[in-house]
Amino acid sequence: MAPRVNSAAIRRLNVIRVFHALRENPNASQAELGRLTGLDKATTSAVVTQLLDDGLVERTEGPRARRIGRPETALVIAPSAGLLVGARLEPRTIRIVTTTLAGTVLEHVQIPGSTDIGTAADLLHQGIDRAVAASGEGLTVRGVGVGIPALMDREGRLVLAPNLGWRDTPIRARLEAALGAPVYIDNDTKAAAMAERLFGVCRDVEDFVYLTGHSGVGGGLFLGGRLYRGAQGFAGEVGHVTVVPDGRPCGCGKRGCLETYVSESAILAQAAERGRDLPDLAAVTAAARDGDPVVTALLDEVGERLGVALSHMVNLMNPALAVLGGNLSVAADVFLPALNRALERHALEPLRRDLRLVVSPLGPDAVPMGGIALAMEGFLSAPMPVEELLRR
Amino acid sequence: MAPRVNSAAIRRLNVIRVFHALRENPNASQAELGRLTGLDKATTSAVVTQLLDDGLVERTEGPRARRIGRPETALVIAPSAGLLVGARLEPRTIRIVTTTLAGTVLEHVQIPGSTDIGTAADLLHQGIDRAVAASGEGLTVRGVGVGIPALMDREGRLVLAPNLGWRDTPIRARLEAALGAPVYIDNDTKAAAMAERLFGVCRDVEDFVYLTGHSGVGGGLFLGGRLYRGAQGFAGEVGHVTVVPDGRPCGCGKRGCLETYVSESAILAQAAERGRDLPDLAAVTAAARDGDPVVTALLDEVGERLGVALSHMVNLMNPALAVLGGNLSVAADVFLPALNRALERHALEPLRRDLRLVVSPLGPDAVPMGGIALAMEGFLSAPMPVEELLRR
DNA sequence: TGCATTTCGTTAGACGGTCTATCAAAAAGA
DNA sequence: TCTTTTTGATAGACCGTCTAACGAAATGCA
Repeated sequence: MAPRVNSAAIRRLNVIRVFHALRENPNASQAELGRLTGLDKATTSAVVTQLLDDGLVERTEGPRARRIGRPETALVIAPSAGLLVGARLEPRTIRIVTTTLAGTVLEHVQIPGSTDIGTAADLLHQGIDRAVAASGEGLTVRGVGVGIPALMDREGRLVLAPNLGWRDTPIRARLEAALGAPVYIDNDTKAAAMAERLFGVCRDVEDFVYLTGHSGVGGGLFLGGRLYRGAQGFAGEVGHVTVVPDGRPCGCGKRGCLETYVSESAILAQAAERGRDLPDLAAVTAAARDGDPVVTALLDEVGERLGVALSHMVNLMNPALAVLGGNLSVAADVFLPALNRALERHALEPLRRDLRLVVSPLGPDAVPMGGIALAMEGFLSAPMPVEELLRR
Repeated sequence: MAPRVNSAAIRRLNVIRVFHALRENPNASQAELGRLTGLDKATTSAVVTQLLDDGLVERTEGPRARRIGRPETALVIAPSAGLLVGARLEPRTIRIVTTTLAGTVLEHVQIPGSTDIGTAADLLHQGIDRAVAASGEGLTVRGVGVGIPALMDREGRLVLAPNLGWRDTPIRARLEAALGAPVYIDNDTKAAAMAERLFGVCRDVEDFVYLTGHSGVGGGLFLGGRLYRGAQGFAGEVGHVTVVPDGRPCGCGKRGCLETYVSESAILAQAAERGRDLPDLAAVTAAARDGDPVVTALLDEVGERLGVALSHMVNLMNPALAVLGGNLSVAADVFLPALNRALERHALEPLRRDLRLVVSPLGPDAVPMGGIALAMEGFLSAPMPVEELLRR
C-alpha cells in the first residue's frame, strides 16, 4: 500500500531540503536557506526552529557580510548532533570513516579484513567501535553505511560475490543487531556513486554513471536524481557486460566480461602473459608513461574495452556525465584517448556530444564516503522513505 | 528552483491517485477507492466530491454487490469529460486513436503519412481533427500525445531520425499552436513503454525494459516506477548498441548496430542476400515455420543479436521484465530459443533468473496508446509535474 | 547624534490539506 | 419491526504553508 501523504510528509520533505541546503552551504542564514530551497521565509523559520529544537542545527558566530540591514545569524549543522559511520568492507582491508551529520570527516581507520565473511563482519564491528570512540565523547551514532563488492539485495542481504566466494549472508541484520544503530548496506560502487553525488563531482548532476575498478569492475547509476538499484537491487553490473564474445573466462561463469580485461588483477595478468611482471597498476601506468610499447598497447586495449561498455551505457541511458573512479582513475589519463576513440565508434553522436567524462576526486575514500551518504539518506528519511511518497 | 510543496500539492497527488485507481477499477465505490489508494475515507470523499464538481467523474447505476449494509454508489470517469488523442507519426502511415479520459478507445483513424516532416505534421493535424469530430459532439480535447520514431528532446523538439532524414524540428510547439490543445511528444518506443505500463502487461511492474522493432529498433526504459528519459531525453537507444564489431553499416554512421540486424528492413535485406526474396516479416516467419533452413538460421541470428543487446540491458539495469513489442512480437516465438541462449551466455545468472520475458499484447496500437498515456499523464499533472515534487 | 532605509527573523491569521469521530442513510437478516 | 452492517457525509482537531505585518539590528546620511 502506498504511504499516506499528509502534512507531516510535507514537513519531513522540507526539513530534508533545508538540511541539505545547509550541508552544502555552511554558515548560511535562514533567509539564504529560504532562497536556496524556494521555501517561504516563514516556512523556513518554522523548519529551522524545529531543527534547532531537535539539536540538529546550531547558531554560530560565522563571518558576517558587511551589508546594510539587520545582520544574519549564521547556522551550521551541529557537530554535537551525532555521528555517521561509513565503511568499505573488502577481504584485504576494511576502511572506516566517521563524520558529523554534515559529512565533515572526523576519523579514518584502516584495518585488515578477512576472506571469511563472518570474520570480516566481526572485524568491521570492532573497527567501527574503535573509530566511534576516537571521534569524541558522548556522540551517538545516527547511522552506519557500508559498501561491499558484492551483489546486495534491497534488504541488505549479501547475495553473491563471485570473486570472493561470498554468498547469501544477511549482513545488514547481523550488523544492526551488533551495533545497535541503523545500518544501510549496498554494493560498493552504488555507494561510491552516492558519494559522488553528495560530496564529489556530481553535486548538480541528475543523470550520471559511475565506473570503478577494484577487485572487479562496478557501475553505479544515478538516474533522474536518484540512485537506481533495479528490480532486485543488482543494477549497474557493468563488470559483467560482455565486451569480447567467447573471450577470457570470468569468475561469474561467463566469458569475455569487461572485468576480465580491465580490473586491476586482469590487467596485471594480461601484462604477465605478455612478459611484463609488474606488481600493481601504478607500475603498469608508470611503464606506459615510460614508453613501454607492450604495456602501452595493453592499456590502449583497456581503454577500448571500457569504451565499448561505456558506449552501451551512453546509448541506453543517455547520462550527462560519466565518472571514472577507483583504480580506473589511476591509469585514466593513459587510456583515455583509446576510450574516446571507442566512444566515437560505438556511441550515438547526439548522445556522445554532450557527455562529460571526469575522473573522481574522492580517491580511496569514495566507498566509505558512499557509506556516509547512505547513512545520511537513511537518517534523514527515517522513518518513511520520502522519495517514494509522491510516486503515483 | 524546486517547486513548493504545500497542501495544494498533496491534494493534486491524491486526486491523481484516486483517478488512476478509478481508471483501473471502473464502477468502484468511494469506499473501495479509499481502500485501493490507502486514503482515509473522509479524504476520499473530499477528493471524489472535487472530481464530481469538476465533471471528471460521474455516479452510475453500476452493478451492485448484493451485500449487507448500505449499497455503494458506483463511480466512473465521465465519458463526457473530454477526449484524449494519441498518435503514431511515421512517414508511411499516421495512426490516430481517440479515447475518453479513462482510456476507453472511441475512434481509430489511419491515413498515409509523408516523408517530409512538415507535410507529415500537417497531415497529422488534419487527421486529428477528423478523429475528434468522429468521436462525438462537444467533447473538448484535453491532451494530444504523439510518438515519433526519432530522437526527441525533453521539450518536444525532433532532434534526429537517421533513417528518415528528419532533423531539428520544433514539432511540439508547431502542433500545439495548430491544435489549440496541450501536446506531448516523445520517441515512439518510450510512448509504447508508457502504454505498456498503463494499459498493457506491465501494470504492476516498476522496472521493465521495452524493445520494439519498426523501421528501426527502439527501447523504452521504465525504471523505478517512471519512464526514464535520460539527460537529453535520448535514453533507450538500444537500436544503436553495437552487437557486431565492424559489422553492417548503419544509417547513424556507425557499424554493427543492433538495428542493422533485427529491424524489419534489415531482416528482409539479409534474407535477400541469402537468396530469399520475401515481402515482409510475416512471410519470413512463415518460411521459418515451414522449415526453411536458411531463414531459420537467419532468425536464430536475429534472436542471438537481440539477446546480446538485452543481456547488456539486464546486466546494467536489472529489470523485472522485458517486453517485446512492434514487429519483434511477430517473429518472437521463432527466435525466442536463440534469444534465451544468448541471455544464458551473456547475462549474470542472479539477474537473469528472475527476469520475465513477455510479448506485448497491444499490437499496432502500442504507440498511439502510448500517446494516450502521455496525454493522460500531462493532463493529470498539469500545471505542475507532480512526480518531481518530492525529489529532494 | 538622530533618523530613514534595508534586511533579517518572528508571529498572527488565513487558508487548505488529512485524520478522527460521529452520524444519517440504506440495505440484509432475523 | 428491529438489529446489524456498510456507505458516505460532516464537524472539529490538528498540522502544514503562505501572506502580511512587525520588531530587531545593522548601515547611510544629514
